[in-house]
Amino acid sequence: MADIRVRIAPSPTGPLHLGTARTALFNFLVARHLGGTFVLRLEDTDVARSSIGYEQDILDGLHWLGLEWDEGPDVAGGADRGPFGPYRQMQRLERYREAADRLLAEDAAYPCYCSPDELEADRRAQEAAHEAPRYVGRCARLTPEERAARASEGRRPAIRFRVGQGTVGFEDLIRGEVRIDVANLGGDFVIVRADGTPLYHFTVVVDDAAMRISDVIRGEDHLSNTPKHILLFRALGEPEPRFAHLPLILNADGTKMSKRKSQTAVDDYRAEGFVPEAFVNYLALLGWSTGTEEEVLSLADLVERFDLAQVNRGGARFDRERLEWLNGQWIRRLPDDVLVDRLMPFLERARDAGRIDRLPSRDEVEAILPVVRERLPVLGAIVDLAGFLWVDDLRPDPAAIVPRRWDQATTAEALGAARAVMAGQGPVSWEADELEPALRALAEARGWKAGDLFMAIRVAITGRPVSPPLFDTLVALGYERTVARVDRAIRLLTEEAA
RNA sequence: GCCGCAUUCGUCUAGAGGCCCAGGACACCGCCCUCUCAAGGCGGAGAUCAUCGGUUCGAAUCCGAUAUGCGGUACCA
Repeated sequence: MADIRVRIAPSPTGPLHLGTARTALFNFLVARHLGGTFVLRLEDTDVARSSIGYEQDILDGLHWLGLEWDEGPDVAGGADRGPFGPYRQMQRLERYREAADRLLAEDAAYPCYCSPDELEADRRAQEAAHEAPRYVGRCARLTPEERAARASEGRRPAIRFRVGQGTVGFEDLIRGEVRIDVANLGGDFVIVRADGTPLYHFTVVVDDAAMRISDVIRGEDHLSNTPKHILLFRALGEPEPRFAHLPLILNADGTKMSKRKSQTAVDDYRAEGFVPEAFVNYLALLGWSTGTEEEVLSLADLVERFDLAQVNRGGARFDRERLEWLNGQWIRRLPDDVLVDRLMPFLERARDAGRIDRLPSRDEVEAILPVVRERLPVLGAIVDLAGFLWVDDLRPDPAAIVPRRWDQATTAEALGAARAVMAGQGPVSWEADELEPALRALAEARGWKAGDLFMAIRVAITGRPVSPPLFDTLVALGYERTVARVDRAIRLLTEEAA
């Protein structure tokens, strides 16, 4: 099994899709686990739908996930790397042409002059007769004269591959033995359009052969087409690779994952603040498991344990809750400086959007990590959780400041008393373990429930009923700003009353 | 329609003939901790292993049929 070569071959016809990312991941894991080579090839022959923007999104996303490849283009529009290039199919057109000519010369393929209308009519007739749709072979046995006659009518031929008869079998690495009768392939299929551009089933085979791919690892949606590929490998005189068909990722309702029912773009998850460690971890566990009870695994851990033989065969539904849980696990595990790196872009965006007035320094962010990190299901949650620290003009809703069991007057009075205690502490003793006993003592002395007092202060200084632990919050805000906010809250409450 | 693939708690899964009247995780419910929210700890509920039939002393595990789901069936990828 030496010289393992695997590949991911996305089409730049949309943003990086979850399913593509998962297929890329499994290929990557196989390559790294076995010491093989991971190739990236862009299948951009659908010119109308392909774009450089999508190419960029796909390459960026794969880099973000850490799935580095050994051959292929590194950046959108950039040069590619590796001995089997080019790695964009539109730059390989001559090779397909050449391969098609060879098949034509050997009569393994033939020109087909059928018009779309004729094909459509055939299909209708078959449907009416309850037969399986298939190419009827009208052009399969044309004499050179007949071909010339059609060509002179101005008809431009597509090229069809002769599927012949018999049965094609292969040993799928995940599913085991699969056999399909060639009769069920739908007849001779088109490999080159009338306009000369090659079709997917043809280009994959030509390229997988040219790039010496040893193991084709892809989604189950390609399983039924694999016999076509095998026939093509044989006709081209190329060795057949091994095949492995991964179970599909499904929508929550069990149907094939779609943009309509699920969030499928990898970049959307990134924008919410999912970390790549968690994303990769989650994707790896969708359809595969180590066989142990380990769940939180790094890319390196995954590489070490991965084995295609343990991949499941049934499709797996995408479960966002579980992804979020893993994301929390990973956020809790990231080193401080790394977490700060990950958080800063979210804070910059919040500042640009006017949700906070000032961008905190890295040190400021690092300082609050101990109290915020286990409260972040996604990185983006930092703004709701701690944004009050970087807002200049906080205006809490007076009604929200009043605890459930209190009225406005009590709240204003309590805040005034708390303010006095805070002033008593002063900026020099502004420590959590000094503030807490002092404020608890106040509550007890006045017969207030500490929780009520704390909640009033919390909303007064953060504007929200949910925050990191109160005394850490006071310290993070600082003496001056805390007191100013408490004063303002008291003012808001008394004005309201007036 | 035809062909193919699949089927274990709501979800992701463990399980490769006796260790399983089925284990873990997420979600859910309780309790503990607690200034809110989390996190964490402890406990609970939750699967007649799709159904039926067979093989076997013994089946979630092997075989067959059925059902259901999904995929393929393009001059899309």
